[in-house]
Amino acid sequence: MNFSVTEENHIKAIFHLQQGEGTVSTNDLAAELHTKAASVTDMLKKLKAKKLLSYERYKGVRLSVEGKKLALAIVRKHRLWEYFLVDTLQFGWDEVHEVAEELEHISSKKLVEKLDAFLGYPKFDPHGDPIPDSHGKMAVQQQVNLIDLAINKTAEVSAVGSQSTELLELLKHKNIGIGTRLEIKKKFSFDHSIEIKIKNQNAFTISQQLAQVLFVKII
Amino acid sequence: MNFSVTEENHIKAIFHLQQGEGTVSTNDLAAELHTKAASVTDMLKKLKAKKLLSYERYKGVRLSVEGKKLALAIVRKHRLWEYFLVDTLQFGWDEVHEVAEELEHISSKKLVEKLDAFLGYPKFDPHGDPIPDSHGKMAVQQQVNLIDLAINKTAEVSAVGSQSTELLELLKHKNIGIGTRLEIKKKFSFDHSIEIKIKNQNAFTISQQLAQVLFVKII
DNA sequence: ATTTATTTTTAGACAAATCTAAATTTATTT
DNA sequence: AAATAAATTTAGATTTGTCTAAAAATAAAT
Ligand SMILES: [Mn+2]
Ligand SMILES: [Mn+2]
Ligand SMILES: [Mn+2]
Ligand SMILES: [Mn+2]
Repeated sequence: MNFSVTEENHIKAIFHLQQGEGTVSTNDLAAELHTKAASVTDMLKKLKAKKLLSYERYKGVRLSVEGKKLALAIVRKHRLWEYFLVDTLQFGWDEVHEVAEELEHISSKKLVEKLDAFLGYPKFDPHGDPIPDSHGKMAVQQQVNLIDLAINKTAEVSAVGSQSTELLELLKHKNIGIGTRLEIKKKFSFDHSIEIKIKNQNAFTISQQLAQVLFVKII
Repeated sequence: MNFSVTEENHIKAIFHLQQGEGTVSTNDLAAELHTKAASVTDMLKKLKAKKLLSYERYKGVRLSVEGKKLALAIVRKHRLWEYFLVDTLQFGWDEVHEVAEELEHISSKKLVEKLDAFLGYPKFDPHGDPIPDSHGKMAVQQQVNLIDLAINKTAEVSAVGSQSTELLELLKHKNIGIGTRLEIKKKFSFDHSIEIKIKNQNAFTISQQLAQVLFVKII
């Protein structure tokens, strides 16, 4: 079976919003895809006819086994290409998302497998997100939200919870990236801000909103 | 300006049929693109409105300077990706065309430049065709049609005039590929077939039709 | 110079993906 | 339990790309 770019983008968006389990609303989907609810409804009917999801009107949507398989294949391609762009072509980790958004729709199965082999079967993409293997399995990162990191435990930033340019701008300014080693010096309960320390730098505080989208691996 | 995959495929097809100079017919274009003449006419009107070509009804079509620039950019991407697939990912040179047909439409300019640099600015693709540089210039291959090769002059196959699976099947069977060294032993005027000899193999004859699509570089 | 054949264009229809505005269903308040 | 608000779907249009069949222009043949 072959699917259009639009169909694939819908499947991937449902997969992300569904996040393992749960049902996804038409409005949330419309927001995620920068389209309108009416357009989403039309697409859901079509994808239901293609057996990629279960959908009853007004009841929300959920991917079928087939749908999940397709979603994982797209996510796999997206993250492998991101890895390729950063690791092989020396892109910055903050400029690959848009390009991968296109590359993820290239259909050749053989290309994905050869690319994976060439890259050495990487387990995580440049943003710290796990790359599904050819069977759709992905490693579970033993990472924790920065909010939950214990004080004075050194950890390494392993993932960010968003790829928005706004976030990336802030991270660049604060000099934080994937691989940055830091530890928490203080947690302020008033506004849930936290003071962090990066080696050879002065300690500084970051907001709750920022801490919530940073994930770290204890080392 | 941004163009659809269909628009880009039309521009590229016109470029190839136009071959440097000349005017291209609606029917030839329809054949090349596996579509119908009526559809081509519609597209020509649109591309004319976008100033990519000059077109008068019943008079054929010709790319504008802008159109040629776009065509060269697409050809550049197509051939760079083919080179990447063969050189980096170890694809066979006979299985990359279809994949490149998709990859050539990825829009990121930065990706093309980074890919080119990573590959070491290759001048020819795996089929021996020249790769336009970032300014659209391409090397002129000092190659000659096998038909025109002098008898007993050793030469190396440098390009094939088609990527049809039928041709590739025949070449595989005859054990001929890019880089194969051979010389002509005899030319038969009756059917214009020629007898060729590859080192460590017995001589054999190939048809006029085959010889016409093989290009060689004298060494 | 007509007639015939070929090429090309137009007319009209259709599927995919999208939108706006109106109608309908479900959820939340009074 | 009504009334109101929010979410969702339907109805009807629009754009893009495609097709078939008929009409028009050009080319080739008698
Ligand atoms: Mn996408
Ligand atoms: Mn990523
Ligand atoms: Mn193409
Ligand atoms: Mn090629």
